Amino acid sequence: MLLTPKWTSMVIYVLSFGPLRTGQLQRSMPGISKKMLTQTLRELEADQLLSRKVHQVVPPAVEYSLTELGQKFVEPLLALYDWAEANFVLLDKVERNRAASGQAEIVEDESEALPLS
Amino acid sequence: MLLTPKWTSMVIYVLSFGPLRTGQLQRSMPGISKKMLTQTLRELEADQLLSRKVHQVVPPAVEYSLTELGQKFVEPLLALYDWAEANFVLLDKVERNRAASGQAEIVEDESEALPLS
DNA sequence: CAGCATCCCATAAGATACTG
DNA sequence: CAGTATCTTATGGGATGCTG
Repeated sequence: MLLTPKWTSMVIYVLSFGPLRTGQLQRSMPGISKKMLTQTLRELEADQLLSRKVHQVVPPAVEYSLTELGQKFVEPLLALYDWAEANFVLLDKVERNRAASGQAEIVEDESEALPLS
Repeated sequence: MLLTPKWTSMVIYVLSFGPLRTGQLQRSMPGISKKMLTQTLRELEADQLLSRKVHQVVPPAVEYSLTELGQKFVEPLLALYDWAEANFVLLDKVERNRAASGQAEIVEDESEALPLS
C-alpha cells in the first residue's frame, strides 16, 4: 500500500509546499534516517508521485518535487489530516481517551438463540 | 499511526455499510486472520472509532459498529480511495509505470557552485 | 461463535560507516 | 551533499491450538 510506510505521507505533505533538496527534506522531517528518506523517495518516485532532478555540480544537488499525480494526492491527504486535527487524533486526545473507560457494552439478552444473522 | 496497520482502513470501510458480527467481518475481508481481526478491532475500539456490543447469549454474539468519530472518518477515507481508483494505483497502473522508464532527470549545470540554497 | 495465547517468520526501520 | 551497504532490532502478521 501507499500509506502504510511510516514516512510516505509526510514526504508528500512537506513537498506539497514546493520542491526541496534532499537535506532540506531531511531537516523538515525530524527523526527520519537518511536510509529511510532515500528509500521512501525512491518508492514515491517509482510510483510517479514525485520527480527527482539531479544537478550535475559538486557537491551534488538533487531536487525533489511532486508530479501531477503527486499533487492530485495532496487534497485527499489533507482531508485525512484535517479529520485527524479536528479530532485531535494525531495529538493527544486519543491517548486520553484510551486512559479513560472504553469498556465494551454488555447487552443483556432474554433469549439464548442468536439474535443476529 | 492510524492507517499504517494493514487492515484498519478496510475494517472502517466494511463497517461503513452497517454493523457486523465478528464472523461476518472476517468473511468480508478475505485473507485476514482471526488474530489480526481481533487485534485491529481492539485498536480501533481503543481509538473510539468503533464500538463493541456483546450479546450475552450462547454461543456468543458480538456486534461491531462505527462510532460517531468513526463515521466522520469514512468521508476522508473514501476521498483517498477515490483518488486511488481514479489513478489506478491500487490496481495495476503503478506496476506498469514501474516497468516503464522512470529515470531521474539529469540537469546539466554550467557552474560548479550550488544553484540551490 | 468469539477470543486468547503461543510460536515463528517476514518485513520495516534505526544506527553506523563508507564512497564519489 | 547525496547516496549506498551492512548489521541489528522492533514490529507486523500468519498459523495453530485451546477456552467459555
